[in-house]
Amino acid sequence: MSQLPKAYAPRDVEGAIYERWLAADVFAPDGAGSTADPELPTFTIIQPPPNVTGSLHLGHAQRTAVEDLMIRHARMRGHRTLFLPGLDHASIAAQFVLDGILAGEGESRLSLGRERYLERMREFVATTREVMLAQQRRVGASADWGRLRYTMDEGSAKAVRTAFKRLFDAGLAYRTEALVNWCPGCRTSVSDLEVVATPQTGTLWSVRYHLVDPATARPDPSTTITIATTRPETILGDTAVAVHPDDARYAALVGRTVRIPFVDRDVLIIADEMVERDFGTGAVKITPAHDHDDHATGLRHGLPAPSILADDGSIEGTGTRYDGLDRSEARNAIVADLDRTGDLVSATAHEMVIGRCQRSHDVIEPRLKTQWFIKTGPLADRALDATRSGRTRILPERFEKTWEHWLTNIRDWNVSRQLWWGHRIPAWYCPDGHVTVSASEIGPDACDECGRPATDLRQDPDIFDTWFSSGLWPWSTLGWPDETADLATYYPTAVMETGYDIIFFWVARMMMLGLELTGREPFHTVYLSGLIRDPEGQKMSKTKGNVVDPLGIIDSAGADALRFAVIHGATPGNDQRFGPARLEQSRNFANKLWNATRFVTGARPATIPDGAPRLSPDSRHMGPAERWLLSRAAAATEAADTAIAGFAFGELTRALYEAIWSEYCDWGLELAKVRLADERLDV
RNA sequence: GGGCGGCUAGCUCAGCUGGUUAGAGCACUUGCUUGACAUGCAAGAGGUCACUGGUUCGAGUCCAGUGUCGCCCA
Repeated sequence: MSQLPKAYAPRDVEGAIYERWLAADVFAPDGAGSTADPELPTFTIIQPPPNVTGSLHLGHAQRTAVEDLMIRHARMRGHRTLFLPGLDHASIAAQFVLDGILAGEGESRLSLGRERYLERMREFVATTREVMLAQQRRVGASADWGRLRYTMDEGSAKAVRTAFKRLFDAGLAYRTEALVNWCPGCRTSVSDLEVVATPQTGTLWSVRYHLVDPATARPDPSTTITIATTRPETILGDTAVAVHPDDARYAALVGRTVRIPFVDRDVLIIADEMVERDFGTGAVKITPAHDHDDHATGLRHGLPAPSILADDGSIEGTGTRYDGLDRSEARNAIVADLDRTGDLVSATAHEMVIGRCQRSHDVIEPRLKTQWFIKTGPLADRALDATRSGRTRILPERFEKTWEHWLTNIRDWNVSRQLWWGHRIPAWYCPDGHVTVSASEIGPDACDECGRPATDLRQDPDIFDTWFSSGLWPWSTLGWPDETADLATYYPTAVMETGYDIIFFWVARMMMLGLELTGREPFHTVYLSGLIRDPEGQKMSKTKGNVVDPLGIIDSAGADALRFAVIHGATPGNDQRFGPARLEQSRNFANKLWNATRFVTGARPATIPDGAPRLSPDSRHMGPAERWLLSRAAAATEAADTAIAGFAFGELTRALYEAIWSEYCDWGLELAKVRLADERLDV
């Protein structure tokens, strides 16, 4: 009988097979072992770079499996096939992780300072990087490791500087003071996408403001207006009280002056249609520096916008005793003080939605900051045209609706981050306020406007949103802005496979920036995978402790079982639950293949040496059973090709499972046993 | 408030452009220590395809609405 072990032990064979592939140099499209036909179109997938913040999870393994499936299929069909792997420096996410580690050591980002912090970060990602690359190889990714890229390597840095410079020159990158989303925990602004609207029960307070007597210019406690607010601490930044112009209750008060408590600022009662008459008392306080609606109102009425919050979320610059208190402490103190003076009218429970930081879950504070923005309108129009024209298609198709909706309602993209780990914004400011943007590695020689020497210029201390560098990924990885052979050969790419949860963060940005910077759609097809959930349907997360390590599965069941399991039963764009039952089926299938091989090698006549090339079956020796088997094999091959062409990978695995198990093994091999027993002819 | 998705066998899910007795894995029942595999083999039971109405010769599949769970956007 065969010398093969009775049960498939993937651990005994997988490593050696992968090493053999590497030695044969068959992954790179131009590798020594490549058998690609240069006449056929190239097939490129740039891997979505996982964050170098720890280790790969099951979702990564699933993505890699799907990408590698497409890659291997194209490669087998003779296409020059590039699977370019990479890693993402993950700016804010990496800082969040490192800050946690530092906190455990009694250190912090601030205690280390910028240089030592960055040094520490480089050490951290140097270790996680190796772990993650080793994981990818264990999963069996047939990636071109010689072309490995990183969003913080010099090539990416050059691409970032060049992209920003071109956007600036085209008027698509601009610097302005605007209300940004400030996270006091992360001490940076974040984009609109990183603010998570969170419903919660808050409090609606009604507060009496005293009108100022025109005769005496003093507040008159007998004439008041009661405003409603969910944020009493921002009273310190009020510069108006607003009512609806058609609200008869307050018509007589419009134009009068009220005194803001604590700061003793006299402000006008204004009429503005933004006020909802049904909300609270129908009168609201206006804090232009810390609320989006109020900011717009302030602009309409020419109101000042004093800031009252520091970077850490404490009260600052109000000249009151609240300065230095955290925003929540200040709120409590102010409510207590209003209660004491008798100006707190009521406090009622109130269902509201507040914005929280996607990363730290801190309550986001709108603050006025001068920062860099990308003008998205013109870019979004081109991105929409790409999908509407069909030059790029999104699968599953239903996501084109969310794509349309987001891009047609897009707001400008705040790309400034007050973080340290990332690409520094290549903008320099001269003492006269001129702005110079340079794509040069060493910065500008002089101010673009007044010619002051570089020594007089100060570089912007901020870095880019991490999605700015990853937004250049499909072409920066191929050498852009240089006109490299790789860029000419492999761009635009064939498929962008990623999770539907980052369609806006990433896919839309790549599309917008790609069209602007390269003039072409960066990919022909966007394939959106679903998320992997635990057996109860819960999202996997470290805090829940339900994260599955792909390496554990590979150790026990093998990479093939893992890959089959995450592809089998999955539908594009739909989440899937992953549990032991699904894995067991796949492990058994791998074992089935192993044993079918065992049977065939054991039953094969000794006259055929191991490793001899397979010969085409001789039709003279074929009976109806063999002919049937061959016809089924042909049908299965066709079904597999059709499924892959249609991105129906779940259908693919079903077809293979059925063909191999139910037809080849259950019928084909059983019939062969009968014939072998008859000893009438060889297999 | 707007949009999207799920609701199909006890459980987890497939069912593409509507077409013969609705499928798989797990679980279950019955029988198998058959020399590839008990990570197995054979046989079997199990579904008014959420609900209501409509289009059609024909609907799990299309249309309208309802319920319910979930996600996204505001």
